[in-house]
Amino acid sequence: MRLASSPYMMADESKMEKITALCKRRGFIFQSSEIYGGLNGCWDFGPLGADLKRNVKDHWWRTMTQLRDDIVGMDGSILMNRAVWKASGHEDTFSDPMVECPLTNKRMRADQIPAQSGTVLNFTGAVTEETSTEVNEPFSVLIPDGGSEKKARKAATLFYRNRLSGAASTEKIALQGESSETVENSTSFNPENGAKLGEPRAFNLMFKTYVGPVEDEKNITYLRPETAQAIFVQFKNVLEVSRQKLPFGIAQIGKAFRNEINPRNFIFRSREFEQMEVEFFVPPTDGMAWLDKWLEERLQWYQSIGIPREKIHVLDVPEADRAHYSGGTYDLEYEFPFGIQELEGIAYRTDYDLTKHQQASGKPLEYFDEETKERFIPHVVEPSAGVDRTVLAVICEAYDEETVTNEKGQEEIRTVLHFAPAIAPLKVGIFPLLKNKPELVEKAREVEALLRPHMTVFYDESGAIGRRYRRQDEIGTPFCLTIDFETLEGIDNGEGNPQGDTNTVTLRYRDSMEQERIAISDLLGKLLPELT
RNA sequence: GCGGGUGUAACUCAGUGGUAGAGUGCAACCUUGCCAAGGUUGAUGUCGCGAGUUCGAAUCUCGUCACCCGCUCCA
Repeated sequence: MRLASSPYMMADESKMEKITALCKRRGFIFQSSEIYGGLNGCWDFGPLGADLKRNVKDHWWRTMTQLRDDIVGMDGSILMNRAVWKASGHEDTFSDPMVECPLTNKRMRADQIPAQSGTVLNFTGAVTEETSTEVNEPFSVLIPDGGSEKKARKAATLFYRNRLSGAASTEKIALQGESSETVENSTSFNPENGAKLGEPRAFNLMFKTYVGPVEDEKNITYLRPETAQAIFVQFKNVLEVSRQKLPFGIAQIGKAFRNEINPRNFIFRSREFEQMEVEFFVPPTDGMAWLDKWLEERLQWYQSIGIPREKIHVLDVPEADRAHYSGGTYDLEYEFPFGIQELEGIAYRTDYDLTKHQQASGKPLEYFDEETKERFIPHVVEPSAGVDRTVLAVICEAYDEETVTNEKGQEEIRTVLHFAPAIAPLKVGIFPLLKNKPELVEKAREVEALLRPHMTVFYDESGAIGRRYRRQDEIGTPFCLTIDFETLEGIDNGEGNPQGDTNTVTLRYRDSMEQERIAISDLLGKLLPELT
């Protein structure tokens, strides 16, 4: 996987800071429980953020379910029978004993350390030669059979040097309290540098909870770490009632929870997050073909919410990096300011999940093909997107600082969010040119009442008109309407004799800042098509 | 989790032991005939939180929480 530190994609920290500040200032995203100091890895969506997120989800849902006849929706519960997580493998793979290397601080799965044999050098501490600064901490390092003793001593020296500060850290170091022993087939040593690893500690990535008020071992279950399993365990029910035939899919949007070791990058990696997933069931031989079809489908969808295809990096995940059950995986990655990071994984999960649940539950999860008279467990292609990540990508992509020249000829910065109209939280700002003219205010309220049932609108009469435009720019409202004297009187011919049509307003475009006259009666016909 | 950094108004930040500040924003009023205009007035602070040192702590010490960066992991 490509990382944020890739040389061709340096992180733009200041841009991310500006976006984070704007999100808070304008009410898109707040820290969870902020007045109590927050909660690591949890975020709240404010008024505009909630609408933006809802629009993203609605757009996905409409694309997946309404606009095609081969996908049906469902909405599974967050809590499920613990047996689901045993069968899916999550209870095993999401709660690994991990060990840490004292030399590199790297953490690795305890069960994946290869067994090694050789001679172990134990030290009790070290002392610097000039200032006699002491470090008293045991450290052990393995010299594997056929390995280099010099390398092992170097590792020990490095270990102690890391624990010195100031002038002492540059001095020569003498290792102390040396003893040695031989070990066979030990998994306690880092295969890379021989350092003796720390004690294994349980890292449970699933949130454990108790169903019912009694905290009894047999009542344990977990907040779901992914939404997909709800679909797999309901596969048979949904197939039955929807009267679908293969290939067909089940779509779901919902929360999932992972006790991430280290939440990072604003809402990108959080402990509570939302997924939008389709499990698309296909005949066994069609899996790889559908994987490619879904890649194309999903790229088009991102395009439709304003994330251009060229900003999405498609990573064909090499076999070594894929989940063990995966027959192929594409990662869709976006160029976030903090690096190229995954938005969505499209995985060919083969028949792994349904097979596992069939075995564990003892209930048949097969599909009978009436045409070929074959009975088999369907294979699955899963486009699985992170809602919060998509929202963040949409914000990052939309964020722009333009240099514009004001009426005094000075350059200034215009901050704009270029949201696609379909997902913009507010669609139209409606302003009377002046608020101290009751007839303008009244007319503006009429226009507001006309549009409000059809779209999200925002009425604003405070401050100068330019300020109101800029306020809407900053929250990504694609259109503004201004009710002025021409609306009431028609066009002024310059001699105090207005003529021409009344009941027209100024329609101002966010991206170009251009304006045009439009009849109030034409507004709905003009705006509504722009919003889908 | 480890290492480094940061935490003062809604935002950006100043304030090195002695009465909490600025700019922006926000609200009200006036002004204003289309791109962050001007004027007047006003509101908003657990100085992240908790201990400690001190006559006195935003400031010093310790702990803790959160955020940012690196390692690591994933949707």
